[in-house]
Amino acid sequence: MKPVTLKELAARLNLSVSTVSKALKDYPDIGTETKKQVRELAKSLNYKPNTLAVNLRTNESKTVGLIIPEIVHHFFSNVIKGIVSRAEQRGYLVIILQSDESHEMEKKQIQLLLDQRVDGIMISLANDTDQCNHIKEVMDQKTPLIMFDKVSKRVDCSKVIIDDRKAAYEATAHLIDKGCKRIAHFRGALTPLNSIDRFLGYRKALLDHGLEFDPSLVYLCECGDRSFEEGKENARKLLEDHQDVDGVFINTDLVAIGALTEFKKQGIRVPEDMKIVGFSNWFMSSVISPSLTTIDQPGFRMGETAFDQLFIEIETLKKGKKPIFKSIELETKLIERETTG
Amino acid sequence: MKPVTLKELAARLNLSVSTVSKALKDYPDIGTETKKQVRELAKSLNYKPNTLAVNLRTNESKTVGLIIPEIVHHFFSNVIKGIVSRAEQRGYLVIILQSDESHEMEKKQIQLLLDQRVDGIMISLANDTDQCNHIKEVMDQKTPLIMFDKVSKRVDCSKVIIDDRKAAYEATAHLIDKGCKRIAHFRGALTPLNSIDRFLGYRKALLDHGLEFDPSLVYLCECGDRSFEEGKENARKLLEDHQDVDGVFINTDLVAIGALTEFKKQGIRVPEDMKIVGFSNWFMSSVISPSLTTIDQPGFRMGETAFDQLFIEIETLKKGKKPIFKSIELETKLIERETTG
DNA sequence: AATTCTTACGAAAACGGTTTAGTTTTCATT
DNA sequence: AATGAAAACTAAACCGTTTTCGTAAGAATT
Repeated sequence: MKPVTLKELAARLNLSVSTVSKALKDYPDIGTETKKQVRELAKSLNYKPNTLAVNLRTNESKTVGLIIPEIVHHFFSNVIKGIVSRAEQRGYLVIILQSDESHEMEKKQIQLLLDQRVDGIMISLANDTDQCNHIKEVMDQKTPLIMFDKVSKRVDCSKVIIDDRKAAYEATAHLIDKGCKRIAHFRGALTPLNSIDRFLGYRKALLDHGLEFDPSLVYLCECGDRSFEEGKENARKLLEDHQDVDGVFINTDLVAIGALTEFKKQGIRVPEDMKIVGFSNWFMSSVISPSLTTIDQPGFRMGETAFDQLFIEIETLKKGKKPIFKSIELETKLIERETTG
Repeated sequence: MKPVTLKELAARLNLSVSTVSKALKDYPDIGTETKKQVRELAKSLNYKPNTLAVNLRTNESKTVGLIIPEIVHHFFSNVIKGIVSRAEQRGYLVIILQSDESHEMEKKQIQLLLDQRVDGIMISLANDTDQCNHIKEVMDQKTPLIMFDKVSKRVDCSKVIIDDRKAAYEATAHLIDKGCKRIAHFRGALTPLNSIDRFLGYRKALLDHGLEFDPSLVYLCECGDRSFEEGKENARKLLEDHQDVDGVFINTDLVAIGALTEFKKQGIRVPEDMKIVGFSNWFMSSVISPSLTTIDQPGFRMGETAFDQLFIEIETLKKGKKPIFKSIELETKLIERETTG
């Protein structure tokens, strides 16, 4: 019941292993008749080359690694889907790991993937990652690496991102457009580039439109497991601290939905008394009531793009050339819904 | 810049490759002093065994495959998370593929995984899979395989499931408890075992409680991408066809949320005029208003359990024994919320 | 007839480990 | 001094391919 090997095919046909191998790979120096025989026997015995052996010989695994902070997340699962679909088209398989937003895990997982000799790695950084030595090690090993969504300026590699600052600017400007005079911001954690950029976009929009920037209107949230709760808490605090706020731009949809829930509970009318814009366009945001205005973050396309770029770099490297690192910026889109209606 | 090999270590220490290999694996027939030297050099040169070579020699890849119908799905992403976390603990990596609910894709992907020589496979079947020859091929190759959630009776292998019938019974009984006299059901597609079982549970609950089973109260939905729309459409039809319905048990939360949206739009008060129970406990269901009563389907634990069982079977097979197939049933739980409040 | 060219195939090294079956050395035992 | 056993190490097969470098036989060229 052992799987069929080249050796076995060779024995049956009274040929050498090398001839059989070449016949199957259509080398020009094998006779037409021989090729035919080999191929027929291979098919009839259901011969499949042993990938493990091929991998060793060719020194590639046709496998890429993917590290994300959290699998159960609408945005990231879209990214996964994009990556997996593109990879499959190109004959690559995807190994998934979850860093759980922990820098330590991330380090270990990078090692796991390198040990596994993956042909490339795609990563979205954990919130608490700011040192990137573990990433540099990957680059040293000449394993192509792409960062997406949560990236680091400290590493010189290809990146697939959105323009968080611009998107946040647009979101805030939209609130201003809709007549908001005093706009709060629930920002994300302090270290990730994304939340910093979103904050900066928010501030710039205020200033550009002649509104005062008031730091006390900026509330912090971790945007982790407790996002929904954080939204409610921040909304509660906001209502206590400031009675004059009429709009809020929120770092993440889920927090926004928490806030929305709290506003409704306290009898604040949305959008009449309070307008809300979220970020990410979770599926859910279109379904709740009132539906949430938000920034569409193209997860699926980001996954596709990340893999495409990785593939290019893998191929370039195989040819012995040096890949050119690109920063690819994907378009976001403001989705107008009822919370700013 | 080549990675360090055993050969290189051996050369530097004037030892043979085999000695170095054994020293690193702590064989008893290597001297203590030698071991020490080898280990020190290995560490200082940052030696890492070439997994590709190890895989070939040991004929295992320390990799398992996972095929699911749809990655972007709260339940399945929880399953993924459970599997990935357990696998990582055991030193296994997980390759993910998405069948897109297509039987053809599923077949191809099984082949991909077998070609890759994964040590085991976990699969949740596509809706349109009823023939399972492709699965039997896996079993023939002695590759352990676990089915979860969407399984087939036709295949003799370990399965991790919930008791859909019982859960549906409980959901329906809950509606009856809350005073519903005429209960509709939005069922899932016709072929999958799950939706059949849920339908049967629904019907049995009616009959056991002395209510009439009326086939015209059963509406079909595919529960695919259009789930939310389907929920709205079915709700609309239901309201046209039957004015006396006061409760509905719905195959999936997302459809339920669609229905809920439509009911609200048409001025039907939930739960006063219409009570709803969903299925799966999507995160979202706790967050909408009114929040959705539903059946909690333990995705994360299902993932963990599936991997644990797979691991057992891999180990058993390695020892040359025949694994014992188990059907593991996980507990579901009725989550009472406002739609039946 | 001697030389070169094709054509069709095979031997063997290589990939980087693991493991079996020795071999040598040392040293205690009879 | 011969024997045996333990300790420490090595040679070599092996996993299943891929690929380089030959080589033999026949055809074509000079």
